[in-house]
Amino acid sequence: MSTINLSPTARVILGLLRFRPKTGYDIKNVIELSTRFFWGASYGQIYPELKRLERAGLVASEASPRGARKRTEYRLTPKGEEALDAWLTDRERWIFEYRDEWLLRLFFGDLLPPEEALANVRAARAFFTDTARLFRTQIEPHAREGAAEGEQFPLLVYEFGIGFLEWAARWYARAEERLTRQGREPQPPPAGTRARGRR
Amino acid sequence: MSTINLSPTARVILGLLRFRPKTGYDIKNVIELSTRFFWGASYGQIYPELKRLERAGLVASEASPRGARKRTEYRLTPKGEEALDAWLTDRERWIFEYRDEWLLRLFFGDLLPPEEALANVRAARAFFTDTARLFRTQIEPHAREGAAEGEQFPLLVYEFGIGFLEWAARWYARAEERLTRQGREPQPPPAGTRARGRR
DNA sequence: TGAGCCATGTAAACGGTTACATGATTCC
DNA sequence: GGAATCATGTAACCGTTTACATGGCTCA
Repeated sequence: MSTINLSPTARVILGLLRFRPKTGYDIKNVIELSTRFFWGASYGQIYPELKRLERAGLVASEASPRGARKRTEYRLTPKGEEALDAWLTDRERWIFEYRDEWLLRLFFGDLLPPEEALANVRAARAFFTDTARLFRTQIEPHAREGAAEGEQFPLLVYEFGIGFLEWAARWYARAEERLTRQGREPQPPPAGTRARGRR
Repeated sequence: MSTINLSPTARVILGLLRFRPKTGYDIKNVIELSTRFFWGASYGQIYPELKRLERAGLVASEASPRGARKRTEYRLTPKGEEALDAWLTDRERWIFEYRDEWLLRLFFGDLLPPEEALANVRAARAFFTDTARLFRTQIEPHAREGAAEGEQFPLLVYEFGIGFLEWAARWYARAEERLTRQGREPQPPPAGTRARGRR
């Protein structure tokens, strides 16, 4: 029982339900305001997963209509709490995925005329600054609110997120400078190297 | 024709073939030593994609056996070059995905006893320091080699990668400190807040 | 009355990994 | 002779997004 077999989406769902019961719709909304930048989920995942989790006995559903509008709230069962705890303390397995098309375009920068490579760097920088702004306006307020109510970790995670975005924006700014300088003064070949060919 | 419809895997493939013709096997090897941390691909993607690209006229294959061992090398066609250029200079569309289970576990830290949350932080830190080391040993030498031959951008991308990994490792080190300090001295409640509940 | 939100779902398509299979060559 | 590497592929499975569908409620 201590071995975990929670689908990726089940991991967020159980965690979020631990605080209080929620509908699938609620879950989606919370995710959009909190974990979506590092752990997203769509309705196409959430609703089927809730049914699977119920069949497996990790959550229980309860009809809780608002007026005549149907609503189904899910809560953790003891078995669900157990599975959640097992996952939260499992440090043997983890998912870490990073996929970044800006980096891929940058990687092939030698295939482009310098102005085009530079334009890519500028665009990547804009992406990170824009995302950081989005982050500050959309995520930070909720994280702070939670922290004021004694939930400190979501704010900590937010700080990682904004820290990374701003680090990346600074990195691209420096890269831009370097490449611009290089474009002006024909750079000396690095020591111990034969002359470089650029097309 | 300037509108791009390259599958994610096609984007690396075309880029890598631009330097010189390669077999599917070669492509996979190069990826493992360069782009895999931000743009991976498996045989299950590469071989079928090469066939699709050939049918679409973006690459051309040529038998180039080594001794009696069969080999098929692919090279870019003019149409393939065009598609690659169009993609490389398209700054309207991009893929950026970040999925991080360490962050998700950290997010739910309020559900754990402090020692367990701290253990998670330590494990995440170890992950980033280990990955940074891997990076330095596996990727850096190849990136430097390429730079010595006039290909500067892969080294630039490597610097982003190692920079991020080390930034993350430092971030977790600081988080560890903060949480440790907090565990020793019962922290004062933040201003304008009711007493915090921690289970 | 209509826009926007609340609420629940499904089907198709996509992209990817893993596991498996095969066989030649090279090097110790 | 056997291990590692070169080389090519496929089938099954998994997880995810997107698009579509439906309908009630709330408020301007």
